[in-house]
Amino acid sequence: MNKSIEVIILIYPNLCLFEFACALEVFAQKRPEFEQTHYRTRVLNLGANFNLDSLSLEVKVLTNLSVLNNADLIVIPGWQGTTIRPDAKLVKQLNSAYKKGARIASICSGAFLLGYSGLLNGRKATTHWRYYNQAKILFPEAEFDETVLYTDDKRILSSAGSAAGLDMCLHIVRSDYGHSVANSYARRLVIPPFRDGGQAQFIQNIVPESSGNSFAKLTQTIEKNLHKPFSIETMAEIVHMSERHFQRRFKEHFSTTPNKWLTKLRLQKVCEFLETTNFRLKTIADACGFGSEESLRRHFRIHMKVSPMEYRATFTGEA
DNA sequence: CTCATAGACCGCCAAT
DNA sequence: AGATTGGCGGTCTATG
Repeated sequence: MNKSIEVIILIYPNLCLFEFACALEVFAQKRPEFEQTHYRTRVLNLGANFNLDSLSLEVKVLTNLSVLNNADLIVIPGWQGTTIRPDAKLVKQLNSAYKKGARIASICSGAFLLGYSGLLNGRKATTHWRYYNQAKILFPEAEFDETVLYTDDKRILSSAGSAAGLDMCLHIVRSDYGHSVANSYARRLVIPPFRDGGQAQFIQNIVPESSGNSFAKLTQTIEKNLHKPFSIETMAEIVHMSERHFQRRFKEHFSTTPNKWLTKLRLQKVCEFLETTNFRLKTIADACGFGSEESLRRHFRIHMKVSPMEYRATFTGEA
């Protein structure tokens, strides 16, 4: 692909600057390390009332809806409010841009603009977990999934809470220009090139483990001894339950199976080691309780979509 | 990549 | 009655 991709980022009153900035960062940042320009990005202002000139952006700001006609990609960084309906002209323009082959990608509450435009009907979508229930009621024909960071269904994309928008934008770069270009973008941002998994796991990790929880002892024991193997039998003994009962209770509390949870925990530790040390992989595998280097590699690739060494490279500062 | 094997997972059902 | 528990065993998954 040699021609650069035409991107339009929408802005409006009550814009969330962070999400707007995420979109700018990925699609409007100058990238002298590449000979080719990947994205030609412009901003379409639908009434945002702050002075964009003061931001000294290097992107062109337009106000005429007709620019959507030539867009390859339209980014919606949040929407004005979940109950605010877009006006008919905008809806019409978005739909006609979509019909012409444009992709439309929303961040966070931006999914509501997609929804009000009828573009989510019959498609997978997601939004910030705070808006999830409201979105499901307003747009019953969409398949909302609150367990993913972003969705991509027939050229309509949506992403969860603010930072997941970055993951989605990188996903777009990856599908346009491949892994290595996307990794380079990620390196510049100093974020992992690929985050998998869902909002659920973030929510879960934020909630502090109550000490009254009978699993508290288990998780503490495991975290302290991550280098050791933990079979179902061992774990069930720690919490004084039969194996069957343990599996049921565990799934109830963690909404995942013991082994999946364990692997995720081990992988988190692996990431920490990769980010902060230059230990050989075998050493890390031993320290994190993977029986072999090969086993670590297999899990790592499934969850992170890159190899351990590629992941490490994003943290060693080369740009 | 493939393979054999061990272990995890989970529906089912009887016991509590 | 209704919910909870734990064992059985078929199937799926991870490992080296």
